[in-house]
Amino acid sequence: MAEKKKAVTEKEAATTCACQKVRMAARAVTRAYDRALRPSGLRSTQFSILVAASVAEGIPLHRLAEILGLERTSLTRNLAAIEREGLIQVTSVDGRTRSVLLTPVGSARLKQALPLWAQAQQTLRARVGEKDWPILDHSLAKLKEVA
Amino acid sequence: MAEKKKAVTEKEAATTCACQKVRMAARAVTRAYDRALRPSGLRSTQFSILVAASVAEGIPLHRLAEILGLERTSLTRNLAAIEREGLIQVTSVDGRTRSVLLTPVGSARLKQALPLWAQAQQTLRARVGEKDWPILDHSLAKLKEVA
DNA sequence: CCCAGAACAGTGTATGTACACTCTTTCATT
DNA sequence: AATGAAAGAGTGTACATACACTGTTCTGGG
Repeated sequence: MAEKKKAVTEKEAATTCACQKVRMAARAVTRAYDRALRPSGLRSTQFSILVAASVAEGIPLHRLAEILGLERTSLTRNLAAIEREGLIQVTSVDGRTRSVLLTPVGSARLKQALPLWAQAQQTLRARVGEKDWPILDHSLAKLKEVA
Repeated sequence: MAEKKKAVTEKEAATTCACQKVRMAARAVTRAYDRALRPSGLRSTQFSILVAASVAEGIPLHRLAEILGLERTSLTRNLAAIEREGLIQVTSVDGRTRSVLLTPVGSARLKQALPLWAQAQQTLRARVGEKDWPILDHSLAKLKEVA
């Protein structure tokens, strides 16, 4: 006996959509971190890229994109802006493989940004609460893993 | 006695940054929902806007932006594309206040998209697991609230 | 009635994101 | 060595996001 499937309603989508929720959260958090990082002249994404490039210097671009959870082609575009500013240099490893190097200017900028980041992170963490923080961390990791 | 504050390291930022994590999760989820919605011709954001406009029809644009957790000016831009496609109509409530109305075409498109959304949502939910799903929901709500 | 300020919305500019497609280089196989 | 597949990366196009700034309309106090 085929059961009648309940039709999905607009209201349900409006109140439960996980995509909407995670995007909304990401926008809010990004606005906060961007504001905090502003004195450094870096946006959240640029900060993330510099940090990753600093920790994993010399790895191929497609690996860096993978680490950052970014489409490879999105990374290419993001790199253009910070390369224009002289913070990084994209160099050829071999004829087809390229990788990111931090310039001294980029390193200095990152050093300047780190305390600003720490402040934003600490503020958010305090507001989320020590109890919920690791739960949040786990939730986001899970989401990324299964999506 | 002033304690020496430990300097923040690149490594710490790389592994713990909540902004990076929530953005990464949002990108992954968005890619999945966009893929699922593709047959409808709607992107995740457009779907969210249509859903919200359908549920809260007639409210001022700045209120709609607030509901969606979007900057008002971002909403303006997002509306342009779906208005161009004839899915909505932005109408004047009074000289300065405007609001969104779904066109019949927009309503039909939304009806077509709803089952696709439900499928994506259900798939994600199954992968996250019934136990973690409400926790995730709470985490994202909290994040948005405090950021 | 007038007008100053608040409320509401749009633009200019810049960055972020991704898919489809293309280009070049490497590498394994013959 | 020739070559075709696979690997690595860039471009074209379109949409998403937000801040700073601008323009317009309403509204209350005089």
